[in-house]
Amino acid sequence: MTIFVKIPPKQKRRPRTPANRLVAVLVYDGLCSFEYGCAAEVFGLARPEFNFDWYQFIACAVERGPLRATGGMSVTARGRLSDIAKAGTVIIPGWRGVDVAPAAPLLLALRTAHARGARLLSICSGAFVLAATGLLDGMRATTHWRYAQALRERYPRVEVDANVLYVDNGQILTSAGSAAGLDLCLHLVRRDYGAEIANQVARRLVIAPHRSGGQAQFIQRPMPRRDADDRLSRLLDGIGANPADPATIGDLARRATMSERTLLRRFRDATGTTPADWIAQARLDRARELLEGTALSIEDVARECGFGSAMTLRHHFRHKLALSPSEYKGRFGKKSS
DNA sequence: CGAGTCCGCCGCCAGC
DNA sequence: ATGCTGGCGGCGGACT
Repeated sequence: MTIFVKIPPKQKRRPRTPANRLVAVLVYDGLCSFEYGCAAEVFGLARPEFNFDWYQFIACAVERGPLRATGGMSVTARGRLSDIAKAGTVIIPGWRGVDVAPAAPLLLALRTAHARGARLLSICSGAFVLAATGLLDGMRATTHWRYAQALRERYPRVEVDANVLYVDNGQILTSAGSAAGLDLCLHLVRRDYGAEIANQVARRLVIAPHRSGGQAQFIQRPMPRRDADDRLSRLLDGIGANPADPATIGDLARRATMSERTLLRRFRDATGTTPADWIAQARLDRARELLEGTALSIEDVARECGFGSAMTLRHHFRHKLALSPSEYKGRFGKKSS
C-alpha cells in the first residue's frame, strides 16, 4: 500500500485561526450518536491546554425536540436551523436512513451556507444529505462502504470512492463510515491549526497509534498526486516499511532529495513531529507486533526492529508506553507454555 | 547514576 | 517586498 501525505496548504508557526470558528452540527430525529460524538469530541470540548481560541460549537435541529438518538436516548438541541446560516463549518453526522429524503428547508440552508463560503462536512451516511443538495455533483465523495453502491445508484453524478477514509474537496468534505469521521474532523483541525495541534487533539482522544504511527494523518487516495509532496510521502512510506533501516538525517535527506534543514521543516509540517521521533514510533510499532506475535527474546526483538540494544528498546517502551517490553509481552503476547 | 561524546533539532540569517 | 530554501552554530537530549 502506498500512502500519501496531505500537507496543509499553508502553515505558520502560530496556529491559523479560521475566520469563522462556529461549527454547527446537524441534529435530527434518529440521530447517529457516535457520528455526532466524533464531531462533538473534536470541536465541542473546552481546550484549556491551548492558549488561543478554539472552535465554537452548536448543535442545530431541524425538527422540534425531543428527538430520538441511537442507543436509546432522546435529545434536544440548543440551536435551530437558522444557526446554520451563521456557521463557518457545518457537519452532517450520518443520516437517519438512505431512503429518507432530507426536508427542503434543510437542503436550502446547506446550499445557502455553501454559497456563503461555509465548509460542509459529512460523516458516514451524511453524504446522502450533501448529495441531495446537488453540491456533490461531479465531485469525488465517500461514505460508509455499506452505502457506497446505494449512493452511486441514487446520485450517479457523484463520483463515489469507497476505498478512502475521506475526501477533501476544499469546501466540501465527506468521510467514510463511523470512526472515519474522527479522521476527517482531525484533518480539518490540521488544515486550520496545523499538524502539531491536530496531534495534540488526537493524543487527547487516545486514538490507537496503529492508525498512523500515532502521528500524521494519511490519506489513501488514488488521485492525481502532488509532485511536491511525493518525495516526503515516499520517505515516510519507506520508514514504515522498514523501520529497522538505520539512517541518519543526512541519509534521509538524500533519499528525499532535499537538504537536511528543508527535510526537518517539511517533516514537521506533514507529521507534526521529528524524524527521530517518527522512526522511534515506527520501530515501537514493529516491536509490539513482534512481541505480540512471535516468541523472540527481547534482545532479538530489539535487533529486529532497529533499536541498538535491549536497553534502548526498554527506554523507548518506558517512555512512550509506560510499560516494559516484558510486561507488554506478558499481557499481549502469545501464551508461552 | 554521572561523565563524555555525538548528533538531532531548531533559531537565525542570507540567498534566490 | 514575500516565500521558500539551505547553511551555520549552539543547545540539549540520547547513547556509551
